[in-house]
Amino acid sequence: MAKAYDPKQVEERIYQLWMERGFFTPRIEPGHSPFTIIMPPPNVTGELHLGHALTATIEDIMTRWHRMKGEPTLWLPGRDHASIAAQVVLEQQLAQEGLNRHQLGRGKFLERMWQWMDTYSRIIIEQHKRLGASCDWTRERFTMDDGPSRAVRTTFLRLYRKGLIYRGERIINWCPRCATALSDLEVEHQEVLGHLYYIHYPLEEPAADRKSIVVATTRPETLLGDTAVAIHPGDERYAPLVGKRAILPVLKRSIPIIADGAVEPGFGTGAVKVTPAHDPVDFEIGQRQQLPSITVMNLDATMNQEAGPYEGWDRFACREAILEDLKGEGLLEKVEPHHHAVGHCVRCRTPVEPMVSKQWFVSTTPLAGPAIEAVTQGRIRIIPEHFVKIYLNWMENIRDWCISRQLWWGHRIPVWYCQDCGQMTVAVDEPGECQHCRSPHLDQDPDVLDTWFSSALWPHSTLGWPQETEDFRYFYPTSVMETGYDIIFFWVARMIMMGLENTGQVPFRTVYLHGLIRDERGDKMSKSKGNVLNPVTAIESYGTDALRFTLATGSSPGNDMKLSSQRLEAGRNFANKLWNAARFVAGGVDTQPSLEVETPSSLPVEDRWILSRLQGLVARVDSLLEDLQFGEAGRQVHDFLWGEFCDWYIEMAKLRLEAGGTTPVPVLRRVLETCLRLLHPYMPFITEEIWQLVFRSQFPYPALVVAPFPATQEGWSDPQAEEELEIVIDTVRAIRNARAEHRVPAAKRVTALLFPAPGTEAAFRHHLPVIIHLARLDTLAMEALSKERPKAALALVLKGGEVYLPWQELVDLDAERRRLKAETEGLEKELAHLEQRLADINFTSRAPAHVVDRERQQRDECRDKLARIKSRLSQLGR
RNA sequence: GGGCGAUUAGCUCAGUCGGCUAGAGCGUCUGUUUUACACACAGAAGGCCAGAGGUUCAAGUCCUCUAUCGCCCA
Repeated sequence: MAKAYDPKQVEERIYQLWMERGFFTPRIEPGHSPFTIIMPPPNVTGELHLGHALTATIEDIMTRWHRMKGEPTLWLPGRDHASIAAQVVLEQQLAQEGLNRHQLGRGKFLERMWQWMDTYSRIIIEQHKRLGASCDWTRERFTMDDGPSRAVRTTFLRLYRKGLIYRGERIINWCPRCATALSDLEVEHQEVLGHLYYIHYPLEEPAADRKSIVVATTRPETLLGDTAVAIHPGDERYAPLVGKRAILPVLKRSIPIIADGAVEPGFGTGAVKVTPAHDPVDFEIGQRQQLPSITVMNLDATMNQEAGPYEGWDRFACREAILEDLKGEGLLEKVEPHHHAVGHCVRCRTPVEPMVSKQWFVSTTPLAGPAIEAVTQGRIRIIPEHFVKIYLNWMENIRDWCISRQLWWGHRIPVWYCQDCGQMTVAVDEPGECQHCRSPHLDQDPDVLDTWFSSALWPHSTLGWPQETEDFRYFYPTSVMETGYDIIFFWVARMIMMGLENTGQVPFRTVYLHGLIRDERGDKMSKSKGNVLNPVTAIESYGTDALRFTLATGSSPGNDMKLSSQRLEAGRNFANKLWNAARFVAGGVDTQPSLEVETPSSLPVEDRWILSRLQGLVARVDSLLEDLQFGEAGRQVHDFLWGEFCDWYIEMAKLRLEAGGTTPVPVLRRVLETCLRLLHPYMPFITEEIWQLVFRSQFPYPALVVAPFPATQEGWSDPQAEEELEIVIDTVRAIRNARAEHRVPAAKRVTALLFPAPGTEAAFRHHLPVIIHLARLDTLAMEALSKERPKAALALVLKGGEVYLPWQELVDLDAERRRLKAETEGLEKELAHLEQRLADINFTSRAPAHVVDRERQQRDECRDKLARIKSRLSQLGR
């Protein structure tokens, strides 16, 4: 084994081994309930980033753990076509070639799109393999595969027939750059500093005291589409004007002054312009008041013929021009700076234009009811819990979902329009004729569906739905949906709605939401900021296991994580530590390959101690994993392996090995082997490599990946051994501490005297050589407690006894008195605190017995120590 | 405007039924080629757990308010 662990020599080979043996493909075992995760499929837009690495790590931890527990385990990987995102990136590439998609035409464009998809699919799959993902590649799916596509069309038809999908003219979010409708979720609101413009609308019948009504607006260019002026019904300032008419500036159109409850009297002047075609609130006012709706823009956000003199102008240029004209006419009262939220396209950052348009919608309210119930009734559990509120809040205020996109890349809407009778035919398979007039002259709707429509079906469409396949029957509902909290609405919420609607069952039982990965400054990683760390780069520098361990132990559910190279280094160091522990243990391979640990009672105390600690670790890790506490479980193994096994057990074992014995070998091997299993879900490559090298020949399993996860061994629990070793370790630490304080060179062996406290004599006698070895003593003489203490010595008063270090030349008795005094003061404070608590009848009667016992025990220890330190002080005089 | 989260050591963070003198990694300081590991070992320093009030025998943990930062929704 090499001196340092080199992941490059290991990872590819090990992954190959797993793949060849088909370990990742589950066997369907009726009667055994499976563990299933459907991977949230990454977009084929580009390469994986560290967020995907976190997703893959957590899902792989769960997958490998359940597999090792012997459950039929399926982790189904996939890719998402990401309709709009992918189309945007390809269009950008085309633009660099001086082309646009219209020049290419739909067919050629889609050809390029598929090529793009192919390229990035390969990269994504390769990246997942490098991350060690143990997913079942035989079941890999792409959202536009035949199966999932059929599920999309089937769902569309079913919902259409139930009246839950409809086509209608509604106000939608339009991205002028992408030239498509967007759903509400694809619009990001950004606070911008704009202006509030106060504009006079002259009254048709001016009175002496009032010639106009002043409205406030942030978007003066839309006044061209105004069809009313509105005030709040209770607003007395304007009450006399309701029912009168005003003259629209510029176009000189006569529009009514109306009252509507949606108007906020406190905003601006309390009077607003109403533009039903270009504002969601105004749209609703327009519906209520039966106002006409005038669209004044083209789809590219230039003004159309309704804009009169501004036809052809860009929307923002038009704004400036109109303001000039208003000024000229004396109709611009004033301009105030104003903060407001402007919607931007989440994909291309262009300000979104609210626009009335004919689109396809999902009627969501009927779907939301069951989705709310599934969570409130606990059939779906969300972790961390506070997202339940966020989920419910969104679900309870849900609005209809615009699902048609004026894009080419995606699932084509399964609707055909008849050229002859004008009616629609909705079907799963392309119809040969119109359902209504049997005409063969049909045109398919040119639009595609929102990507997230197919995502919503993913947990069941990947398993074969709408067919009752064996996979669907066996693996659905799935166990866990694990993803970032940023897409709880895109994914999770809609999957729950559609899963329940299509299958009558929840799509998954648990939702686990992780946080976002940020750079060391806390900024979200993004390509435009140039702070994206590619997981493969991290793997090249630190190894996959280091990356995975760092991600898993450094994050907690729902919380963001800052990832720095320093943290990755710590992960790498841990991998190397494990490697070297294995090198040490492997030294015993030839002499004693046996792993069989005899009945613990016959073993030396330190063996019983480490096995007892190991047993506790196994119990804790198992229950933490059960509880999805991956960070804590990983840290527990780390701390045990490094802080107990390496720092203490191995160091103690060396003594016996150097003396030529082999007795610790089975225990060394057993503990290491168990740790490998515990750690395998986190660090699959290094654990498998060590296992293959050191342990393979002793087990009936071909690989660690399919070895059983450790089970607790109650018989190994040994509180007495733990207590004994605690005393030993405490003693060694105290001596080391004194050495360092007094600058005793590490190589120098020193003398010590030991006065064991009552009851600890046997324990100390057992461990004298160990203490001598670890504290680097030459002798450690055991003395009777009654014997007088040497005066010119440092005194270490410990729980298990007293240690005297008669280092004549180093001992400064004044300093020693001061040190002991300080120690006394600390103990006195603590003792007072403990005594006060124990004197409180409320405490002793109400606190649980084990808490009270512990306090009593501590008080006794404290008293005892204090007495001994005081007696030493009086011996030293003054 | 509505909601959610964060605030713990110099830095990054754990701390999930309230119960040891609050932990880790990194960084800092001191020492070490102790034959698994300098990607290491030994030791040390460093915290009024954002602030104020409350509940409780007991609060970093539960409740209320305040401050600062961040996110989501409208």
